[in-house]
Amino acid sequence: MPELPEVETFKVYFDTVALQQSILKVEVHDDKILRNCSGESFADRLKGQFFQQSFRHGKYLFGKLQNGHAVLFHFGMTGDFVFYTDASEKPRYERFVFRFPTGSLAFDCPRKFARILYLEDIDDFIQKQQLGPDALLISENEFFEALAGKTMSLKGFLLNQKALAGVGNLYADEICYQARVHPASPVDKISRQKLKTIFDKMKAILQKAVQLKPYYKSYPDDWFWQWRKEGVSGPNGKGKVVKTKIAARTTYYCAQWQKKYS
DNA sequence: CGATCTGTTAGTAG
DNA sequence: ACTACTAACAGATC
Repeated sequence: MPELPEVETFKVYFDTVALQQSILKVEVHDDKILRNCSGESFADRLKGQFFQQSFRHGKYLFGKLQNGHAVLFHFGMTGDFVFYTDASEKPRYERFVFRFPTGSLAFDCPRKFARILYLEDIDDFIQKQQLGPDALLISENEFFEALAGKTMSLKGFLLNQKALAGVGNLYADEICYQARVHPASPVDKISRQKLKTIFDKMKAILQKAVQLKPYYKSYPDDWFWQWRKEGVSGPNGKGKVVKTKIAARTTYYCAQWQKKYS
């Protein structure tokens, strides 16, 4: 699930249930997703602290602690927050849980692709990671700067977190569809005007998704989302939906509708 | 049983 | 340096 809009939704959830709350205890059931410390030291360092603020950058969420350090949450493919007050509500794949006076915030993650890091400095991490500008905040100028000199496919570009942080596989397909560009088009072959359309669509899609809270059923009917199935007849007779692999990811598009630049 | 999956990274090759 | 491709990570689901 977690692309930028989903992570933004997690942030709102996290802020509601976790900020300014004393961390009474952290219980770690599986420390595989803790990438730079053991479960024991993670629990030790957090005990007695509280989260003061949170920040999102792309698909990363940072919980800033009162001591200036931070916990980084990256949700991988299946990470999720679940807050509960009754033990019976404990999620099935709770990898660790924060105990607060008001209840428990679990990190639920069936596949363990999520990564949780204890950071002493958030900016250091972003720099080391070479994360590009957040896709929701990036300006048009920065967008064109990120494109400069690149020859990769449009899809590869949108997914490249070092160029642009936050867009994942589903939203990348949605952007290509709405901008009417074939996802395999090399970015240097796409007209400047079309790139501007791509930028505008990206913004509109992400903003709308954040506003709706990612909950698939509530997305607009004219979005591509529901047609990500091979061979079906695309929206409003836009031709068959093609499934292929671009930038190493499963990609769906409407060949008739989306122009291939080359 | 085999294929697939909303993410990232390391390695390899051109 | 840039780009493209692969495998690996882990487990549920179809």
